[in-house]
Amino acid sequence: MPKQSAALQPHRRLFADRRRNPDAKREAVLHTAVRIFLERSYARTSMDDVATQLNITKPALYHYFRNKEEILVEIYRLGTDLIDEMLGSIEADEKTGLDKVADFIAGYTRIIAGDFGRAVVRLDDGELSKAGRRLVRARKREIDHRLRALIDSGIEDGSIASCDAKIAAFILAGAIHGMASWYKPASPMDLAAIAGQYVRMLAAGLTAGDLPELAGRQTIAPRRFE
Amino acid sequence: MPKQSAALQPHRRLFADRRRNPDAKREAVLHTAVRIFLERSYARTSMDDVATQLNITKPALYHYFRNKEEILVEIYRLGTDLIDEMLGSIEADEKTGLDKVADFIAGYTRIIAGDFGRAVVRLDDGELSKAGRRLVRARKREIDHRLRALIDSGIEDGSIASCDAKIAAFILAGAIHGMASWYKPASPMDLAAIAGQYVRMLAAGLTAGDLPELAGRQTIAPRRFE
Amino acid sequence: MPKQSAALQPHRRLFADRRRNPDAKREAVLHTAVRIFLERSYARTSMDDVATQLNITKPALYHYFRNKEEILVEIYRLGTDLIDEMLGSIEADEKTGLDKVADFIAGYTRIIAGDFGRAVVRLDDGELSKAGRRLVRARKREIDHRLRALIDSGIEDGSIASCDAKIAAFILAGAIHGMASWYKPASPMDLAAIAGQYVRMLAAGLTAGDLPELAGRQTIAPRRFE
Amino acid sequence: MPKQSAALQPHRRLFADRRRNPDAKREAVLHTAVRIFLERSYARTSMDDVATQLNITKPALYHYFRNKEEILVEIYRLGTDLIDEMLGSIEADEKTGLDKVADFIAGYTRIIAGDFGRAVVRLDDGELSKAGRRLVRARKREIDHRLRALIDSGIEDGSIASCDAKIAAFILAGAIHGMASWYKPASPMDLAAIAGQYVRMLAAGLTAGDLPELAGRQTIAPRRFE
DNA sequence: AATGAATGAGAGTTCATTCAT
DNA sequence: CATGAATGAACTCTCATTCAT
Repeated sequence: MPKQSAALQPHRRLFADRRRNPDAKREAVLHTAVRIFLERSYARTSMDDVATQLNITKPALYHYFRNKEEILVEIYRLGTDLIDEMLGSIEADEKTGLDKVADFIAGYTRIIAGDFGRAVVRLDDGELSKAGRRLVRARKREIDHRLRALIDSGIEDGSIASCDAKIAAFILAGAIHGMASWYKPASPMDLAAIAGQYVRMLAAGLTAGDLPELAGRQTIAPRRFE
Repeated sequence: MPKQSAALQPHRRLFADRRRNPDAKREAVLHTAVRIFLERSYARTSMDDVATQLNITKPALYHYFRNKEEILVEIYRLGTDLIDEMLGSIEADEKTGLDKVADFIAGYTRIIAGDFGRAVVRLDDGELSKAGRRLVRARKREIDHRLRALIDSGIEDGSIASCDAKIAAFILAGAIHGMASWYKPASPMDLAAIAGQYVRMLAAGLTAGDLPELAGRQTIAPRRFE
Repeated sequence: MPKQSAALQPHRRLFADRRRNPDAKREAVLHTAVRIFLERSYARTSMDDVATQLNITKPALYHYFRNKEEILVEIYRLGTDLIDEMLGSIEADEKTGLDKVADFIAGYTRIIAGDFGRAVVRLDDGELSKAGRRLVRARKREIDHRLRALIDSGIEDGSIASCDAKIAAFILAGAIHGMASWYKPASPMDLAAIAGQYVRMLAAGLTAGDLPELAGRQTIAPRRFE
Repeated sequence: MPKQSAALQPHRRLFADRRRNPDAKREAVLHTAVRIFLERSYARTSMDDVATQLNITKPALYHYFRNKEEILVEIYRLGTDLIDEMLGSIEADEKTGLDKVADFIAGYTRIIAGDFGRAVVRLDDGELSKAGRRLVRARKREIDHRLRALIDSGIEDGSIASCDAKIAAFILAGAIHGMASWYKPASPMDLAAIAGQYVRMLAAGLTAGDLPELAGRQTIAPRRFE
C-alpha cells in the first residue's frame, strides 16, 4: 500500500461530494494514479491501490475509465500534450535554431520535473496493449522528430555546428530524461539552477563545431569494454 | 511467448547434454534471460518464458538459480562489473580529467550497446526485494560517484570548465543511458560513429565555460510549461 | 477432495447470496475449514479444497482471509477462547482446588469433543509462521499455567496430594488431549459417561497421596526398554 | 535446512566409507530421518533435507528406501517393535494386573522419551498411503488392545477397580503420549522422577474404586462449554 | 553404487475485471 | 451511480521421483 502523502488528500475530498463535476473526478483519478505509478510503477500498482488512495471502491474507478490501460494512456496523453504545446510555442518563435533548442531544453526540463512529464519518460509503455503502445509511441516519435527539426534548423542557420541531428536529439532528450530518475520535487536543488546547467552544457555541445583537443586523438575504443 | 530469434539457439543446444558444463549452463540462462528481460521487461517475463526459450522446464531453472530475483541480480552484477572494470582502467591512466571523461563516454557507450550494459540501465530495480535493491543501487551509486570524481579532477586540472559535477554527471550518464532505449545491435548505424558524436558533443559541453550568446539571455522559463 | 458430508451443506447455501451475511460467511469458512483440517490436516488441505467444499472459488476465500495461515490462526483463537472462558468461570468459583480441577477435566473434555477444541490440540502449529506460532503457543502456555495454578491451589488447601503440579498438569492435559485422536462426535459412547470416567480416574490420581501397594516396590525401570 | 546438531554427526561418517555394511547405512538413514521428522515434521522435511544431513545425495537415499513413505513406515516399525517387546515381557510376568499396568506405564514412559517411541506418537500417520496407514494403525490398535487386556486382567484379579478398560487405556496412553510434546532429552528433569510421578498418579487412578468426595456431586457439565 | 540434472504435478497468492444489488 | 463479492487466469516456487551417466 502506498503511503498517503498529504499532497494526495485534495483528490480524496473530491469524491466525497456526490454531485461534483464528473470530469473533475476523472482528472482527480489521473492525478492520483500518476503519482502512484511513478512511485511504484504501473505494473506494481493495482487498481485497488488507486481506488484506496482515492477513498473509493474499485468498480467506481471503472466508471471513469474502461480499464487500467486507459488510465495509463490518458496520463501519457496529458504528458505529451504539455510537450506538444511547448514545442508549438517554440516553433512559432522567430529565433535561431540554437536559441530554440535552448528554449526546448529549458522547457523540457521543467516539464519533466512535473508528474505527467515524468510519467511520459518513466512509465513503461511496454505494459500497454498493441493499440495503446502504437498510439503512445507515435506521439513520442513525433516529439523526437520535432526536436530533430529544431536542431536541423540550427544547423541550417549556422547557429549549431554540423552534426547528426538524430543523435544530437537523442543526446539532448536522454540527458533530460535522466532527470526523471533522480529529480525529486522536494529536492533542495533549485529547478532553475538545474535547468540552467542543462541548457549551458547541452547548448555548448551543439555550438562547438570541432574540439581541437579531442578531434585529433584516437578517443574511441582504445580498449574494448564489452 | 517471446519469439525465438536465431541468436538464442546456441544456448538451447547446451542443455541437451545432461552432464556437461554446469557453469556454461548457468551462463546460458543469464544470456537468454537478459535478452528476454530487455525485450519484454523482467516483470512480464515468466520463468516459463525463460525455460521454454532454453528448451528446458521451469523447475530446471531452479537448479541454477534460487529464484527469479537471483537471475536479475546476477545480470545486474555482470553489467556493473563491466562498468567497474572500465572505470578502473580509466582511473589508472595518466590523463587530464577531460580526457578521462571522454574515454568514459566512449567506453560507456559501448557497454550500453551490449546486453548486460543495457540491462543495468533499462531493467527496473524496483522489482527487486529490499536486499537486492540495496545491493544494486549501491553499485549504481558508486559508479555515479566515480564519474563525478572524474569530472571533478577535470575541473581541478583546468581541462573542464567549472560546473556542478553532480549535475554534469547526470547529464552525461543520462544522455548515454538514453541509448539503451533506441540502440539496436542490428542497427545500421555504426557504433563507433555514434560513440564519436557522443564524445564530441558531451565533451564540448564540459569544456565551454560560458557561452556568450546564451549567458546574457533570460533563457530559463520565459514561459511556463507545466 | 474431501467427501462432502451432509453436515457441511448448510454452509454451501450461505454463499449463494451475493450480499448477505459477510460475518456469517467468514464463520462458515472457519467451520468448514476446521472440519477438513481435522480430517486431512492443515498441510494436506489446499485452499481449493476448502473453497470447493463451500461451493466457491479459491480467490473468493481471500476475501475473507488474508491467507491460509489466517484461517488456521483464527481457528486456534476460537478454540482457545473456549478454554479461556471455561477457565475463567472455574477460577471464579468458590471451591476446593480438587473440585476446580475436576470441573476443568469435565469442561475440557467437552471442549475437546468439539471441532474447535479438537483443532487446538490436533492441528500442528509448526505449520504456522514464526509470528503465528508465537501467538498460538503463548495462548497454549497460558492455559497450561492456569491449570497448574488450579492444581497448586488444591495442594495448598489440602484437597490434592502434594506433587509436582507441572507434571500433574501434563498428565491431565495429555490424557484429555488424547481424546482428540479417537473421539468421534458420532460415537455411540456417551460423552457424559466418558467425561465421568476421566474425572473419576484423573481426580483419584490427584488425591491419593501415596499408594501403599505401589510405594514399597521398585516400580521404575526394572528392565530397560529403549 | 535443519541445523546439524552434533549428535547427528556419527551417521554422516558412516557414509564416508564406501564398503560399509549396507544395513548399517539403512539404519543410519532412519536415525537421522527420525530426528529431522520429529523436529520439522515428516511433511515439512524434504528428501533433500535428509540427504543433506547425511552428507549424501538424494538418489542415494532411494538406494536404501523405495520412497519417502518407506522411511516413515520403517520408523514406525522400529518404534512399535520397542513397545511390542516391552508388552511381551510384561505379559510374561506373574504379577497382578495393576503391577503389570504400572510396569507398562514406567516402560512406556521411557520408550516415549526415545526418538523412535516419540515418533510413533508424534508423527502424523495421515501422511501415509492407504496401505501404509492401514499397516501402522493396525499395530497401534494392537498395542491399545494389549493395554486394555492388561487393565482387564487387573479388574479381574481385583487389583484394579472396575471401570471401562477402553477409556482407562486411552487415559493412560494419552497421558504418556503427551510427554512426546514436551519432553526434551536434554531436559534437566530426571526421567526416572517423571516416570515415577506418572506411575503413581495414573496407577492411583486405577485403584480408587470410587471417590466419595466426587461421586456425590453433579460434576459433569453444570455449565456448557462448547 | 552413486550422482547431477531434470521433471510433472501442484500449492498459495495476486489481480484486472465483472456481476448482482 | 456505486458497491461488496466473486472469478479466471497467471505466476513463483517446491518436491518426490526418475533418468543418464
